Amino acid sequence: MSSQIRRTMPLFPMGTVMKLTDLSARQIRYYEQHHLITPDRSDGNRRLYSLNDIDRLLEVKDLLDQGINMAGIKKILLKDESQEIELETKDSGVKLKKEFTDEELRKLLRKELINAGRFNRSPGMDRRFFH
Amino acid sequence: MSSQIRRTMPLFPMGTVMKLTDLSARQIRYYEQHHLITPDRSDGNRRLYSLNDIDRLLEVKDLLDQGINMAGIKKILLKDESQEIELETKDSGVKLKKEFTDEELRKLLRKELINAGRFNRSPGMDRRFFH
DNA sequence: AATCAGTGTGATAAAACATTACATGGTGTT
DNA sequence: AACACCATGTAATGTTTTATCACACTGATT
Repeated sequence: MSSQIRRTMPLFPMGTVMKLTDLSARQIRYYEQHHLITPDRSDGNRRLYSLNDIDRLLEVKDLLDQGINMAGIKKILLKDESQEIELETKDSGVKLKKEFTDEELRKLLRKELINAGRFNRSPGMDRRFFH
Repeated sequence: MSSQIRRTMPLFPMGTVMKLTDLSARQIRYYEQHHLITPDRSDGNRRLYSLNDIDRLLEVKDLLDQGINMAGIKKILLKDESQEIELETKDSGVKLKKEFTDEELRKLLRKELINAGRFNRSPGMDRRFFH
């Protein structure tokens, strides 16, 4: 049985993952930057994705297609890993972590609600109901 | 379920297959030259192996470890695909196909028998029983 | 208008791979 | 013993793929 392939084994290169997920390299790296996936690396620093990574990317894609933004997706997919938000730091990269404040939470949820049905909706009834 | 990964999908690059099978690139390409596997190619001519390819390579490796040579392995693994042998052609490469002749078959089978138990055998009883 | 989020694109460097040719250690053959 | 062959190693060279970084763009938010 294929030498016991585990769902966490680093197996696939970028190109394969792009085709399997129909995402661009840019997108995939961007989602990694936001810790939605943490692919392994080869000795030569090339990303190697696991089956789990691919599943996760497909989840991300699905949520994006539903109009949910990064913040929401993170909230949904990283709900175990001690909820936190990232802040851009001057030394480049997304790193700082902090608990959600009440205001942030409210803001985020409002955004999610607004965006949730943003697609496939009739052009008449718009977001003027929210603000 | 990982976007319906089929056992025939071209997914893995050489490096991954090397690690999964513990074979060298040279070996893997050599077995391909002998039609034991026929990996797909990327747009840029890079080999892409499927789960089936990996299984096949592991079978090959197993048979080799048992002391069976290429000819025997081909006979075993390609038994459906209309048995044939290859002859080196001057224009390089293994290509010509031809039905086994009786002599060839006898010779091959003799070799297989001799080699089959070549390893893990007591150094006393040797191939002097065959010739 | 200015900002921000998500993604595209281009430049550059390095890693991984393909191909080819030659070398080598066993095994079998003459 | 000398030779031939099989399966594999290795080196040279060229191409493909990926990494990183920087900047641009579009649509939505403020």
